[in-house]
Amino acid sequence: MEERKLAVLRAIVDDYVQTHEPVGSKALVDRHSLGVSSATIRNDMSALEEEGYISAPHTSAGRIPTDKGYRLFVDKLHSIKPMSAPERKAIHTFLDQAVDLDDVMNRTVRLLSQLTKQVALVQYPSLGRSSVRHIELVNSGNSKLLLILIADTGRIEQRTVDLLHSVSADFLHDLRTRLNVALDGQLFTEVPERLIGLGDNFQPDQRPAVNNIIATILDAVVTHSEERVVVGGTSNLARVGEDFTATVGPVLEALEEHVVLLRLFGEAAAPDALTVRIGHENSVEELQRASVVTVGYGSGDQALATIGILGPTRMDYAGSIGAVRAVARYVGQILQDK
Amino acid sequence: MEERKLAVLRAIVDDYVQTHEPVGSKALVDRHSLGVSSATIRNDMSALEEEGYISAPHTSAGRIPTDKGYRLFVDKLHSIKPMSAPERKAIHTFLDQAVDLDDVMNRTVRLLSQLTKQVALVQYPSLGRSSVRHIELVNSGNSKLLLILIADTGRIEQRTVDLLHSVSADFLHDLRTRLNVALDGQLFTEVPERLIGLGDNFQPDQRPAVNNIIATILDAVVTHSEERVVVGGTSNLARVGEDFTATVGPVLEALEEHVVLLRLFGEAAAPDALTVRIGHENSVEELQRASVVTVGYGSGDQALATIGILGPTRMDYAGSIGAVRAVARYVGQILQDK
DNA sequence: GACTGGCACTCGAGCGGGATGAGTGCCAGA
DNA sequence: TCTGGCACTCATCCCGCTCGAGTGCCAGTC
Repeated sequence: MEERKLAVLRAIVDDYVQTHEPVGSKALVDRHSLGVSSATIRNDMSALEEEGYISAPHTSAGRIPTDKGYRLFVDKLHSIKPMSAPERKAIHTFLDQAVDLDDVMNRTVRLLSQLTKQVALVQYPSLGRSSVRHIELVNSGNSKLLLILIADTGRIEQRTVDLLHSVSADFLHDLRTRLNVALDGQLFTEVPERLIGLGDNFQPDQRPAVNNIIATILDAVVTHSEERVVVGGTSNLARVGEDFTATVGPVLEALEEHVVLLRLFGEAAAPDALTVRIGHENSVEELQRASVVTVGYGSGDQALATIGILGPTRMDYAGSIGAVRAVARYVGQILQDK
Repeated sequence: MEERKLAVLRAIVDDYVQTHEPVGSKALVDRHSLGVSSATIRNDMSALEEEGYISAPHTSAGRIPTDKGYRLFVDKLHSIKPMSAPERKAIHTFLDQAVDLDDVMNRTVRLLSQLTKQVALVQYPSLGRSSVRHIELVNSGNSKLLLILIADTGRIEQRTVDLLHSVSADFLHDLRTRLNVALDGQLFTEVPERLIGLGDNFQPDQRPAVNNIIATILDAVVTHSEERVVVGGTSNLARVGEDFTATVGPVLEALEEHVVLLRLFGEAAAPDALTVRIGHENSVEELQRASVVTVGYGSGDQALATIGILGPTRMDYAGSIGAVRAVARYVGQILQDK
């Protein structure tokens, strides 16, 4: 495609993101140094409309980018806005004050939403990609047991196990030791395998209790609450105004369905690469007027989970991408230190 | 105040809550069996307006209740809508499926928002009113320690302690035992007292590590994240429409400031009694067009924390109060079982 | 062939005015 | 004390109008 047509598209996106109003040929030549007259721009715009990159809401209005237009813009035309040094420092300082994993996640979501002025989405480190740091059994009276699984990311899963009859402290101690020997440092995905045959070390009358506990561990590791998401900055949705306002209800609903969000994260193709999904590219129906920017974060080379932001398709992609990238990098670092 | 005037106010509130439109004298006599003509009602309405219980948005419109009107309605005129037996069963079943405290809180917030169609607010059991069930120290390598505090409500606090140099397993075992002997079963408020002099049992070269750990415990118990709140059902805010829509942004912002919410909860006078704050009765400026219904929940006789809902002043108070009460009771029960 | 200035055309936004009707306040009478 | 009747107010709706931003096209120029 010709150079100038691309420049025109870029200018349209820039202006529209800033003003939130359809942009006409005259305004374009006024605000940008395109070196040609508005009539020429009109021809280019006509062509761009023909090809589906922009569209006119009605005859006598300017043009706005289509999802396809934004896509081209994101792929080819924008330059990522890097964070300034003071900004980076502020991010790091703020996150570094967190006292535990919950705090890190909460601070991250606040940070992201404030930096981008969009809704922020933060996924807890995936158990599936973490290792077991420790497993603890606490007797909580009346034959109940509290089972606590600690991951190397600081994530904690807890379950109550009802053993039906009380057990001795020695037995608990023995079981705790064996469990930790078998599991410490292992990936969570390996846990089921490592637990095979563990019951054989115990007396037959202790087997039911052991099996009950193992079943609960497996349940915690495999079945339930494998993933967890925090959402923040929803008040930014109210700011968008106009047409988007009508859709803010459904969007809020979608955001409350964490299953939906996890699907959103799951769709991000490469685990580590930054992904931008624009409008209808989101399979979630309620979010087809929104764009989502996600990126994996992790300590070291592997992605532990995903964070991202969600906003109207007319968002500041350059700034958002920069912010999401930067925050992801620091979150990864912080988690490594904990 | 005369019987009939009260009946008129009640009818106005009922109608307005249902239709969301100013209600006129004619509509009132049509929809309610008041036994008198519209002209008589008009006189009563005029008097009610004089006294500040209702007001007219403009000359040729009907009347809407003022905050003062709602207050009178809530205090004197409504009858609490009790949950039906199947509803109660459903609540119990749903909450009973929760696997841990986080799950209980998340389910509660979902339940409350769905039952009331309002924003739901759920506070985690207050550490200040819980006891220590167990305290655990886990060595996490490179001289760092993971400190885990478990409350009898299932609430878990974790902290990382950097000991600067590594410590022996024996020392850890010893310290863990002493900590649990000193703290198990104690109220969190008593923890600082119980830790006094604990360091004296250790060798001088171990004292810095012990003091470091004790300081972290105190920090966790006293200073930080004493309280925690979950918010859900914000999509219900989008449903209210009209004037409230303009204020949904500020409300969402207020909801994200958990400090604000805790203040809201704190204002509820009696810890166990149900409290309704209507419109300007909320000290939080952004919420002066909203009403908040809160009630304490707890296992047994003492309130552990507060749950509640938030919605427009024109909410279904009878239904909301019933739902909040019922859910609070079941949450208390569930927590007792865990 | 590419670009430009000019011009006719379209159509949404904004404005003013009249009709409509819900709702009120007041008053005389039962 | 209540009621029916009546004049009055005022927001809402609808209509037609103007205005102007923006377009598409065309003939002319470099």
